[in-house]
Amino acid sequence: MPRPGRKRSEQSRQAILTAALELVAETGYGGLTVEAIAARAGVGKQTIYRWWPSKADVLLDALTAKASTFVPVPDEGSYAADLRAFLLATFTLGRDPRVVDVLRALMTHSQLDPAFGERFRVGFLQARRDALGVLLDRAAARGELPATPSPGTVADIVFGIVWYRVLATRQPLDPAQAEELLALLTGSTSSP
Amino acid sequence: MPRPGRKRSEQSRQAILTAALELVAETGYGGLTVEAIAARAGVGKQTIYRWWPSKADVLLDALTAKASTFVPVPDEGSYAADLRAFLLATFTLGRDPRVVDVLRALMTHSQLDPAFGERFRVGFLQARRDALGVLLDRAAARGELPATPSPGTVADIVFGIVWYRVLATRQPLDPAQAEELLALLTGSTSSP
Amino acid sequence: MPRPGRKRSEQSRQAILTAALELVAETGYGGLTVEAIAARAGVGKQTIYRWWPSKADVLLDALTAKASTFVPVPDEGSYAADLRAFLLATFTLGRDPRVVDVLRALMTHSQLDPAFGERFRVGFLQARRDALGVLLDRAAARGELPATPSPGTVADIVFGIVWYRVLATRQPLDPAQAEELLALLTGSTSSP
Amino acid sequence: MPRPGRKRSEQSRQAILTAALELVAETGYGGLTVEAIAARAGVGKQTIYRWWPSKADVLLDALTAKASTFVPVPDEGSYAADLRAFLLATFTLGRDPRVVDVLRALMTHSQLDPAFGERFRVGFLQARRDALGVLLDRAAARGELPATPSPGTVADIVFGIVWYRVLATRQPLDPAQAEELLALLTGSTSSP
DNA sequence: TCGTAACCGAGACGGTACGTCGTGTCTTCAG
DNA sequence: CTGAAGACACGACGTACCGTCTCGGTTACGA
Repeated sequence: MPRPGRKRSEQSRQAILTAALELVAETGYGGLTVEAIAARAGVGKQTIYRWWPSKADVLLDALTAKASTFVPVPDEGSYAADLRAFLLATFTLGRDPRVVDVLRALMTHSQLDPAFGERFRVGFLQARRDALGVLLDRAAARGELPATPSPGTVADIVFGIVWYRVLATRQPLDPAQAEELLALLTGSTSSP
Repeated sequence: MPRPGRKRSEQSRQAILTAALELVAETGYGGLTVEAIAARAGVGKQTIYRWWPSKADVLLDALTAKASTFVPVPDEGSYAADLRAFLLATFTLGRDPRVVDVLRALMTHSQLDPAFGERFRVGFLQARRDALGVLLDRAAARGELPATPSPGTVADIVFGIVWYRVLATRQPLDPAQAEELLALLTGSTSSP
Repeated sequence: MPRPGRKRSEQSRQAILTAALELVAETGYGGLTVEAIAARAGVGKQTIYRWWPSKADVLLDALTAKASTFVPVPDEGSYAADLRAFLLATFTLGRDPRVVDVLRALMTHSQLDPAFGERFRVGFLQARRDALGVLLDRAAARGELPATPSPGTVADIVFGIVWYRVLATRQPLDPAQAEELLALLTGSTSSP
Repeated sequence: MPRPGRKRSEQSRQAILTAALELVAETGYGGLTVEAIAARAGVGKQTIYRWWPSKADVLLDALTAKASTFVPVPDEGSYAADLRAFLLATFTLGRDPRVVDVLRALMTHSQLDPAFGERFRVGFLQARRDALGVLLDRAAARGELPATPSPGTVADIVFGIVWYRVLATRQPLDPAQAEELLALLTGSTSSP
C-alpha cells in the first residue's frame, strides 16, 4: 500500500553515493564527513541521515550498488578450480583502487562505531565467508578437502591476506600470490 | 651536552601512557580523546602535544613500553620449532585484550592519519615482519624452506590471520590455529 | 525574500545577551569569556560566533537592546535647558552600575581589538557626540553659544568627564557636577 | 648590608623595559605578552615575574624611567600662568605617540587586573591629580580661583579630556584646545 | 481540487573535541 | 642567589563536524 507523500528522490540518492565514493577516493576516510558529502551532492544533511544510519552505510550502499562486488561461485568441477576462480575474482576486485579505498573506510568505521561494526560483520564480512563456505562444503562433499587447514582457517587465511594487504601493507593484491595460496591450500606440489 | 631548562617529567609521561591504555580499554578508539587522556592523567593537553604527534603515537609508545610486545626469535634448531615459537608467542600476545584493544586503535588511526600510518607501518608492522624474516632466512640457509609459499607470502598469511581476527571477526586468537598454520607452512603431514 | 533554512532563535539571542550582562556585572571584563557566556546561556559557542564578531559586540548589542541607552534631545527652548536635560540624562545613565560595567568592558575591548574599536567609535561614541551636536547646532542657530569652547571641545569635556570617572576614578557620576558643568559651559555666573 | 648571591642584572632590566615599549608601540596592548617581552629581551619569563607583578607594571616602570613623564609645577606667579604651564606640559606629553601607546595599555590593563588598577590609580593617576592640586591650592590661597568649577571638577575636566582623546577619539592632543580650556577655567573673556 | 503527508534544500541549533596560545609556576644548570 | 631556558597544569581561544531541529517549498496520493 503506497503511502502518500513525495517519493524518495533517486537523483539525490545517486548524487550522495557518487559524492561519497569520490570523497573517500580523494581524501580517505579521514576527509569523509557527512557535511562534505551533502555539500558535494547538493543535498541537505537530513536527507543523508534519513536514509542511512551512518556515512559508512552510505559507502557500503555505494559499494554494492556501483561496483559488482558480488563474487559468484559457479561450480568449476573441482576444489582447485573453484578456489582458483574465487581467489582470482577476489584478488581482481581487490586491485581496484576505488574498491580498496571503500573497504579501508568501512573497516575503519566499523572500529569507531560498534553498531556499524556489527552490521558490517554480519552483512558483509560473513557474506563473503559464506561464499567461500559454499565452495568448501562442495569440496568436502567431494572428499577433496585436505584435513588439516579447517574450513574456518582457510577462510581466515584467504580474507586475512586480503585485508592485511589492504589495511597494513597497502600493496595491491597480486594474482601470482593467489596462485601461491591456491597451491598451499589444495596441497599440490608443495614439497621442498 | 645537557640543554638548559626543566627536564621532562617522567611522572607525567607514565601517567599519560597509563591513562591512554585505560581509556582505550574502556571505551575503544572512538572514546579516546586527547582531552580525556590529559584529564585522567592530570596533565595539560600541551604536555601531550609536546611529546607525541598524535594520540595513536601515545598508544604505540605505551604498547612498546608497558607490554612486552617484543617477540624474541631464538634459534630453536629447526624451521618448524622456530616458527612454532614465533606463532605461539604472537598468538599469546594476541590473546591479551589490552594488547588487542591497542592494536585495533593503532590500525584504525593509521587509516585516519596518513602520517601516522607511515610511522606505524615502518616502525611497527615492518619490525614484526622483519622478526619473522630472520627466522625464514635461517630456515632458507638450512634448506628447510618449502619452495612454494614465498617468504613474503608466509608473512602475509601469518600477520593477515592475526589482524583479520583482531579487526574483522574479533575472535580471540586460537593456539590450535597456530598449530594448523604451522603444519600448513612447514608442509608436515597434511594429506587427507 | 526570506532565505531558506531554520530561522535564528530569538530565545538563544536573548539568553546570550542576558548572560553577557550578568557575567560582566559579576566578574568584570576579565571574567567575561565566550565559553562562560555560552555555558550560562545554554548555547553552543558557535551560535555566538555566528552572530557577533566578538564578545564585546554581544555586550554592545545587549546595552542598546536592554538598557534604554538612548538619550533623547528634545528642544527645551534654550541652550541651558537643552544641555541640562542632556547632562542629567547622561549622568543618570552613568549612575547605573550595570551600564557602567558594560561601558568599561566596551572601552577595554576596543583597546584590545582594533576592529571592534573602530565599530565602537563609529557606531557608539560618535552617535553620542552627534546627539550632543544636535543640541549645540540648535544653540548656535539661536546665537546662544559662547564663542570660546568650540563645540568639539564642549563634547570632549562632557564625554571626557564621564569616561574619566567611569574608567579612572571609578566614582559614580554626580548630578551636582552636571550642574557645575552646565554653569561652566553656558557661562552663567562663574566669576570669583 | 649586601645580601649574598648574584646581583640583579641592570642589562636585563633595560632590555625588558625597552622590549615592552617597542612591543606596545608595534602591536598595542593586545600583542603585548610576557612571553613576547621575554623573547625580545632575551630573558627568561621568571626574570620578569621576579621583579614586576604584571606586564603593565613593566610598562609603568618604563614610562617613568624612559620618558620624562614628570610635569613640574613651578610657581609662575598667577593661576592662569600656572595652569597654562601645566596644560601645555601635559598636552605636549600627550602628543608623543610612544607615551600615548603606553597610557592606553596601562588604562586597559587596569580594567583587566583590579590589583594593578589600584596601584595605577594611587601611584599614577592620583599623583597627576595632586600635581594639579598644588596649583589649585596656590590659586585658592591667592583668591584667584573661580568659585564654580570646584577643584575636583577642574581635575576631572582636565584629565577627562586627555584620557577621552587618548582612549576614545584617538586624536592627538591639541595645544589650541589647551588654550580653550585655560580660558574656560580661568573665566577670562568668554562671553559671546 | 484540495488537503495532508512525506519528501527536499538549506541552515541554525546544542554539543564535543580539536590543536594553539598565553598565563604564572616550577625545575635545571650555569654564572 | 640570579638568570636563561624551557617544561609544567591550566584555561580560553576560534574552528570543524556531529546529529537534531526548524524552515519554506515541492510532489503525489486519497478523500
